Amino acid sequence: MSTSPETISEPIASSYQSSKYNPHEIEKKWQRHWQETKLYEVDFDDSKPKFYFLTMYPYPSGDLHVGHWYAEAPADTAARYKRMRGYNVFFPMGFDAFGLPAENAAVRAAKRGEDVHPATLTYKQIERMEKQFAQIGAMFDWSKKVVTCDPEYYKWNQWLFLQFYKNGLAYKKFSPVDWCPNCNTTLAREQVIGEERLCDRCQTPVIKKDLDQWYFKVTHYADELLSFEGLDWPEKVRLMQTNWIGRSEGAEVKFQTEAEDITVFTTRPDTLWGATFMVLAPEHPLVAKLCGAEKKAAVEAYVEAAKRKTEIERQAEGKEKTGVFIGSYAKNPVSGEDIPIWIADYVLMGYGTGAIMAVPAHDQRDFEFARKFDLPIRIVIQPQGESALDPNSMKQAYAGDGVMVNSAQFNGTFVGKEGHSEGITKVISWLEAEGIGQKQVTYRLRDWLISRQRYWGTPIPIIYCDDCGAVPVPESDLPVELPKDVAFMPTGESPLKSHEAFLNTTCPHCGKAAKRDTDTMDTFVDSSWYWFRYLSPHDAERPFDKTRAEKWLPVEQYTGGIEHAILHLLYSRFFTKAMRDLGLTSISEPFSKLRNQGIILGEDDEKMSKSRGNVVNPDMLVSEYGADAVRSYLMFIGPWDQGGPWNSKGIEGVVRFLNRTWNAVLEEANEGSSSEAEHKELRRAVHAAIKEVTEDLDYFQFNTAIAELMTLLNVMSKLKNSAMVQSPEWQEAQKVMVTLLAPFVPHIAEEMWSRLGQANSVHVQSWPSHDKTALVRDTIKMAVQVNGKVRAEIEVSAQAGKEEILNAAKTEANVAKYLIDQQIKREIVVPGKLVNLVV
RNA sequence: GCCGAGAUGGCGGAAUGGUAGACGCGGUAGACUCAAAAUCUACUAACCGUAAGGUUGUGUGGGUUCAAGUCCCAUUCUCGGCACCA
Repeated sequence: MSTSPETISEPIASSYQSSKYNPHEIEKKWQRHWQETKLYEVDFDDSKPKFYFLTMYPYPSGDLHVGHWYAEAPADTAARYKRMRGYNVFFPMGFDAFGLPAENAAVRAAKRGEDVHPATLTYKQIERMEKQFAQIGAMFDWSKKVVTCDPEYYKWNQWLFLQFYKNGLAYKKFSPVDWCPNCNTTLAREQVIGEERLCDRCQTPVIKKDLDQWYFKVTHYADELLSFEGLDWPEKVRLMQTNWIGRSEGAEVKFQTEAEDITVFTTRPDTLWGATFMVLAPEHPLVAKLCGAEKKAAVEAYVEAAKRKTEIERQAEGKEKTGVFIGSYAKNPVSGEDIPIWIADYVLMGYGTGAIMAVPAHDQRDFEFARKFDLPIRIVIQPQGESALDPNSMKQAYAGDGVMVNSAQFNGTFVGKEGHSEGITKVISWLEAEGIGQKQVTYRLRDWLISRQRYWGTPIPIIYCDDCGAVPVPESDLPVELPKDVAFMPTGESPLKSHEAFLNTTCPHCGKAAKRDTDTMDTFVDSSWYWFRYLSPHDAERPFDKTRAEKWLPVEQYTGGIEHAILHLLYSRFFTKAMRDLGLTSISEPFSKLRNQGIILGEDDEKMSKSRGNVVNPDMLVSEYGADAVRSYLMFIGPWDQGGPWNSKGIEGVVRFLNRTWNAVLEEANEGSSSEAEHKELRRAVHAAIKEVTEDLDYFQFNTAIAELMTLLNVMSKLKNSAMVQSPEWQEAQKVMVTLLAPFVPHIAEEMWSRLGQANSVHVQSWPSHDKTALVRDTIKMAVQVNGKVRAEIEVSAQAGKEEILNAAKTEANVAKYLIDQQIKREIVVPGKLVNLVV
């Protein structure tokens, strides 16, 4: 459901009958005031310590949902807190504006016979979303806004592409790639999700196609990307990236054939003597060369079938091994034996060398294949202290520890897990000495396929000339602009392919007629360096201001959804390292500290999405309760990094809290008197709140911070009366309460600050620090346990010694009755906490 | 299968090895009101008890400790990531 921006903030009067204030008036008033006073515009040359606080920019979908608020409101709170702590905080926002949804909307319009350009739609949505963002009350510095579909931005995507190309970090390759038939484009490996291999955007199973595509050489940094040294990132993200990169140590070994040698990668070179056949991936280049004449038909049929099969179809076969003998043999380099060469689709061209030595006795997949096609199984590792393995009766491969057998001079060598065992190291050294093989490290990570066969993205700045080949567009000709006058095909095919004026150009080398690349870049390219551009978003000469970048980068604090753990965050790290190697920056890592918010689910426990119809629209909530209430409720709902289901019930509690706070801080008090002890109690509560809220904000624990503020309010409400409000303790409590609230509920806090007669904005006040002496109590309540069970609570003086405490504990009536006729064996006194008497 | 996180009242969730359930939602009773809403006050883990108090309780089974939601061992389930990766 959508609401027009004009009606967004209209109050619903009935909800505020009991309130002394109208949140909508307050929000409008202060938002206007902050804008006029340019409260959020950063001065990059300010002498205060700088703090770059980045939050993931969104795709302009037109409407914000509570997921956006869940991401931005706590980030804003943390940014405001940093500013009150004395930092010069830069908190920018922009839009990740290229991408399929806008283009698909244009295609759908074309099907209806209408003409809607993605740019028109995108800028309209940006405008609408900016208005909605304003409601949050976030301190975004909109003067540094970046919109990636703007030629002033994507020009620098193209420029960076050219620098990568010149330095061998971008290259073109013809190979089998993942293709989404619904999105009509290729995808990066990272964008193919799960066992079913679905497109991460539309959940359609991908298919394989052989295409000539552009890649960024992420694998060049595989090792460096494994190091997170000096980074304060969630363990979860580091593990996900580490697993994704997938480093394996082993050896490459050469097997001779009648034609060329076949190189295999193995993590178990110690099992080389047990290799009884070889398997190549169906796409392996040597398949055609080694194929025996009489096997040709069968092999070609298998290769064709493998190419056509989707992952779903493979699944349907139940992972049953399939394969074909290609009619030739290779020589096992250690046993000298001739072993048959097969092809099978369980060997993947994209990993290792696309060829394996099969050791059926010690690898489950090879075992299944050998059993199915009746190939020999030879034991070369015998487990210690168990009955010996028998190739004829074994039901599965043995991959455990053991002693090498049937392995010539290595017989008797121990082989254990982890690849650090004696056997593996010895075998590798020997292979190297004999020239048969060598130590090798392989990664699961693959280069980033960035070509997309779509219109709404950055054009790849390459021209194809019949004589000169692929020629980069000269930097002076950038940007290669997307033509506006395009006709969208109902098929979804990129209109660039048929746009003659765009397509036809001349070769920058020889001047002959030539064609442009019609592919555009993956939109993840846009987001891989945008935080550089925020520093000088309109610079026409350079991608970013280098001097400023040296001062302001890396980003101190980045926040974003956990769903970016591999895609965006890995690409961004790669870009930073590549840019460093090109001399563009001196940093190696983009984000020093990372915090991820969890995913907010709909009330039905499902991920919020338009198609499920469980999207919660914050406009409605803001109309009813005000932005401050919505912000703080989202922070109070639970631990931020955990996410969880949305429940609209609980917001009432936060609304009540804000109303009660208003009354406690600003309204007149009832008649009453106050004691010295009560003044002390109030001061203690105030300083305890400062301490707890500060610690919680340092750790991004917004829910407990708000709980702490509620506790302070409860104490204030309880103690408030006409006598109390005259005291300096009360006045301190008022000021501290409003100051601590400011990052969470910026509008209400500002209004209360002003009504308290305080000068300036509450948002430029410095954060209070707590007085330790205020936390000390005169008397302490201590639990008394007998044999670990709590029997009573005693109140003793804070100065009481051990003897005094024990005495008080033992004479307490309910404790004494458990001590009758008992011998006390042990007395434990934990100062300030409890006493445990063991009888 | 591999890697990781988690399991606490009716619900969301708190708890540096030291009184489990902070804070909030919901619920019950009362005050105010002609009445309702809002607000305020009290109670609210379960079971027994008029009460004082007692027993049991942090997925399950063991262990360490004066003391365990927290530490150790085993186990079940849930969620997230990866997956025919050689």
